[in-house]
Amino acid sequence: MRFPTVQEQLDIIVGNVVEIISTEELEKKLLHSLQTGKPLKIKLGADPSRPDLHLGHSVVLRKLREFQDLGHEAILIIGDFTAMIGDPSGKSKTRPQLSAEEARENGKSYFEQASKILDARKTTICYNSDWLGKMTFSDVIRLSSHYTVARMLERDDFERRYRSREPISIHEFLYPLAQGMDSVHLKNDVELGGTDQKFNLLVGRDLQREYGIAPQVCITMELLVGTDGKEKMSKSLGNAICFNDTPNDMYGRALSIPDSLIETYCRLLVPQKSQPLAEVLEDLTSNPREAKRALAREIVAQYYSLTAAGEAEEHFDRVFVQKKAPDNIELFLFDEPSFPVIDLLIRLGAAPSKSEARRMIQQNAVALDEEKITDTNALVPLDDEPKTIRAGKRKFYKVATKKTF
RNA sequence: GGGUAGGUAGCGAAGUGGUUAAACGCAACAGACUGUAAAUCUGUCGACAUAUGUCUUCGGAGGUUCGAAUCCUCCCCUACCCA
Repeated sequence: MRFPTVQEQLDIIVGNVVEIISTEELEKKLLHSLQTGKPLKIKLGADPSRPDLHLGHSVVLRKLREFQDLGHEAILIIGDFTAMIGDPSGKSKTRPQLSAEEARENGKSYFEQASKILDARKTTICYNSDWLGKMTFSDVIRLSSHYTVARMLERDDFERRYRSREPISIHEFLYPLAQGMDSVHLKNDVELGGTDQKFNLLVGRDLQREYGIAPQVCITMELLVGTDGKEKMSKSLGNAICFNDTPNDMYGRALSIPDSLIETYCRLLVPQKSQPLAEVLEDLTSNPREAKRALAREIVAQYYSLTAAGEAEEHFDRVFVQKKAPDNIELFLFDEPSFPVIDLLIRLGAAPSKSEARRMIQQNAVALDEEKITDTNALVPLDDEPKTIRAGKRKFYKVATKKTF
């Protein structure tokens, strides 16, 4: 296998990278692999307790893909062991305790989603329970003796929580160590992560050194800001665009980002810009609308297809710009010949309680075939011909009776 | 083991015997506006009935009282300080 030259590789690797610790070591490693023909091992950790990948993950996954394309070995580590331990303090609901089966299942799903970006055939997958699960208590004590509490408290979220008197349980200190042990076990050359992972990556580097292994190069990638334009993208904050979102959702969410984020998104998410997108970006300031629409199409096209992107745009224009009903609405069939609106809304799942349903009606959010329902006691007659129920601006249902023969 | 401060609606946080279903902020939902599912503005936001109605909530279990999130007892949980 012929590698590109060290410089050629570096030029690609530095894209969207925030920090490389250290560049000199990376150069040496690249040179060595070039001379020996041995690819570098590139590690990326995956948290199976959050199996819904979003565009934030794509930034670092894409970097891993670049390494693959340069001929290096991509290793995806599923952190099933740590996910199984969970977080007994109950403070972090984002890290629920998983059973072994769930962890495996999520790991599989993670890999499937990641394959939208990675070259799946060339990706090695490992489950860290394979080695962490075999460690004895004395192994763990030996491991923890390599690190001090003061060093742990250097991590800013630990420090913040300690200062604001939030609980930190001991096992949380073990997480970075466990992650570091992955690096010791794999003897990887490089580990990738977001800037928020810097501390953990460095622990891996330290531990490798402690255990007499060549320390890994740590590469941190820019974090993607979520659609709210404020916090980092995260499923739990509701500002994420997920790999598994429908094309319609993906398109709509992409359009909802603030205009100031358009350039960043293009840079981090669309490395190979299509001709139309590049052109529109030229006059971004004069026409942010077109730029954002092009960006949204491009994103949908990456995870689905150009056709799907076009359809998503049509759907969006129809429903949100022209405020018409979409053309493919789910049809619900009932035995009953009529329903009080309130009950119907609940049956359809449009409202969680009767009070909520009543409120929606009072707020003019409910319409039957484009005609607003204002009476909370109204009866909706059903027949064979489907009628369209709209609840709010986003929820549409078609209702009809089951045909009896 | 000793001490201090706490546990209130999805989250954060007021409220210390009686118009308190419980201020306020965030989230959520709806409406208006917009190129947008953004931003902004307005409204709603325990449940069930709707005309001024009823029921269930303030860590848990008991108790005092005409009446308790608010007082008492016991228990559970959390943070911090001292050992």
